[in-house]
Amino acid sequence: MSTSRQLDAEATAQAFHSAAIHLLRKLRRVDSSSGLNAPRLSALSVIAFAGPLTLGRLADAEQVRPPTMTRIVNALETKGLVTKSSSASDRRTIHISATTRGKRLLLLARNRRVESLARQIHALPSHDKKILHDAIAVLNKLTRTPLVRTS
Amino acid sequence: MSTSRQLDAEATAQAFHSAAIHLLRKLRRVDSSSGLNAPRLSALSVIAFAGPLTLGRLADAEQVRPPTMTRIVNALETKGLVTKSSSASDRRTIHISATTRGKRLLLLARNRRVESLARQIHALPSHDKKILHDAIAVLNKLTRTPLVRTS
DNA sequence: TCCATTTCGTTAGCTGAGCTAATGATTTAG
DNA sequence: CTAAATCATTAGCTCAGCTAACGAAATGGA
Repeated sequence: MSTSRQLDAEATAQAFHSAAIHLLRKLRRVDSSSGLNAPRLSALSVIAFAGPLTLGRLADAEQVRPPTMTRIVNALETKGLVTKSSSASDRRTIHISATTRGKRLLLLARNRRVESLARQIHALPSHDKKILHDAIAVLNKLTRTPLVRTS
Repeated sequence: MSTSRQLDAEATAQAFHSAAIHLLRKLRRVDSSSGLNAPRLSALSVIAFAGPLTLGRLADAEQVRPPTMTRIVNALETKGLVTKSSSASDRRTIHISATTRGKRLLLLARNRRVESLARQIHALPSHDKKILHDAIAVLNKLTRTPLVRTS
């Protein structure tokens, strides 16, 4: 609790926490044209990329509870971006796939959503760009690791 | 739209978008003990750090509309973490300050909330830690710049 | 001076994300 | 063949965002 390294880790964690909040708040309102907000876009991305998968696995991938994912998927289905089909082997589960329209919209909307952010990143000095690029790998490592160690 | 640099910027932007979503979902309800979630914690942090300030300025700092901030501040006030006092010079505005209890809780709760993340960061190789550390400055630059350039 | 305009915060009312608990349907185990 | 486990959904809650509308206060012209 008192080594400078640990303090630095806490400062870094808090700074990322804060940066994540503000980044998402900023991107929240930008989409509008597609009607896809962050959670739906993120889910659609997983569906399109990871192929047909069950709701449970999708919820796990998105680190969300099943009821939450049910709603997101329903909204996507209503918009004709994904389809649900019950599995033949296990009829409790459903397979969720992206429609061609979903895949097409994904590319457009996702780019549009982060377009302005991308423009800003592009305008950065290449040194800064490299820093961000390198940080992504580390961030992914962090966000894909369970946070709560039960001991 | 077709230079590799621009594509790289878009990929970086999308990766950060995704990372931000998952990071926040992960931290979302970790605190529980304090009853402070991300937006409230973030607001309280600004109030405690930036001293007494008006609701409008706070909303600007948090990149949120006034009604949203009204609710957050009211919640914090109910918990006795901040106080509102009408300004003498301009009675339309209110000055929001953190109580000593608010400041005390801020340190505890904020640390607790990001504690597990900090632990993970601390466990990273120092090379990775440096990358994250450097990325923060760049991220702050991005999140404090208006996204939509109207032209 | 007085009325119109602007500014600040709040209220009302909406959408949507997140959760837990409970339920129905199916599969698996004993 | 029944009991337990698993999967998705529904119900019901809290809370974060927003816009629109409003009252109160400050400001600026005529």
